[in-house]
Amino acid sequence: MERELLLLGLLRQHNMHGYELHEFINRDLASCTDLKKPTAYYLLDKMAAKGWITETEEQEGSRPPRRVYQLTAEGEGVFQRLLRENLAEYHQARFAGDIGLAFVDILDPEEARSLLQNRRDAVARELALAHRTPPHRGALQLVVEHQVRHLTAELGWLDEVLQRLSVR
Amino acid sequence: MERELLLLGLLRQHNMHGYELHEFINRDLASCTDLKKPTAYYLLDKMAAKGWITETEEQEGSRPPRRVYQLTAEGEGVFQRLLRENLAEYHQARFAGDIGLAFVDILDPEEARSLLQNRRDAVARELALAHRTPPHRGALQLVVEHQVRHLTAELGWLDEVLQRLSVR
DNA sequence: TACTGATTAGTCAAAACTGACTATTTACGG
DNA sequence: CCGTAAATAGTCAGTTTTGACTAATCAGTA
Repeated sequence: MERELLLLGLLRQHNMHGYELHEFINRDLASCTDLKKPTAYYLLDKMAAKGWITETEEQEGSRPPRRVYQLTAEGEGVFQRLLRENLAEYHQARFAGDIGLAFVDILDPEEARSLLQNRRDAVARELALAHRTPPHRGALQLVVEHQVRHLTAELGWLDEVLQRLSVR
Repeated sequence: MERELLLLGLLRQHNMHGYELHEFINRDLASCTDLKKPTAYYLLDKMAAKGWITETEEQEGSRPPRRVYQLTAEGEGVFQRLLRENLAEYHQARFAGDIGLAFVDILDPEEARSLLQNRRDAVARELALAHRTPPHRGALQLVVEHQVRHLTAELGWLDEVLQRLSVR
């Protein structure tokens, strides 16, 4: 339900159309979730069917009409509930990179070191990028800071693993 | 392709049937990935169709026959390639909990604190559990240690956020 | 003004994933 | 040795997600 929470939360700020929602999420919230365009429309349709939001065709200038979504009172209630649930729960993170790690011992340490060095550099680049992100308004800043925390931990972890691979 | 990598890596150690794979993954590797039973069979069938593994009906005692999967030479090649790709890349983690955080400022700080305290406690429990996990053989131990690192960072982060919510 | 490439807006068929179910076998107390 | 619960092994129908497409408009430029 995180994606629903996100869409409802954005529509709460002001009415938007599907493409706009998708753009915002992939520009400013790429670190929390990825939401492909067809998925966004799929979820919006489903939420409209449940009565959480309404769809309205809207014409603007000579542009082709587009569907603008608006939160209903019921949607607001659902948002409030989902927000509290999300904040109170711990959502276990899955690390796709761990699957490689689980088999790293079948490679010779030299090659493993070289491959993981590559991963380390990618993390460092990501961290530099996150540091350079201009401060966001309101609580979005928290999300950026969380990302920085996580990337820092990741970097420290990879450095330790690399250390161990060199020693042996 | 992480799930494929995982299944190939396990089949590399010894031939297994689908249920066995699923059991192992959900017992020992729940922190890396979750793989529902139907998904496991789906992926196994797909990999068999591609020639990465073979399926063999096998009878054991009076038990109903079951499909045992075995890595092919081609599958071994794919495994080697996927392993190197996985180790060299950084796989961005998505944190579902960040979506709640992004809207935390619409609640009053008192309630936000109380909800996040709940999340904090869940993380602490998870961390205690990870610490109590008996050491695994080989590189699986790395995965457990990574999990501990991540949970520790998460706990520190939540404590800081809680701190900030109390001060204001 | 005609052409090109980028941006906006959305669709569709196919792929991936899962909850809920079936069916057999084993373990075990009474 | 019977009944019941747990473990084993897998299937199926439905939901969710996505890559690849369409099609209109806009911005710049030659």
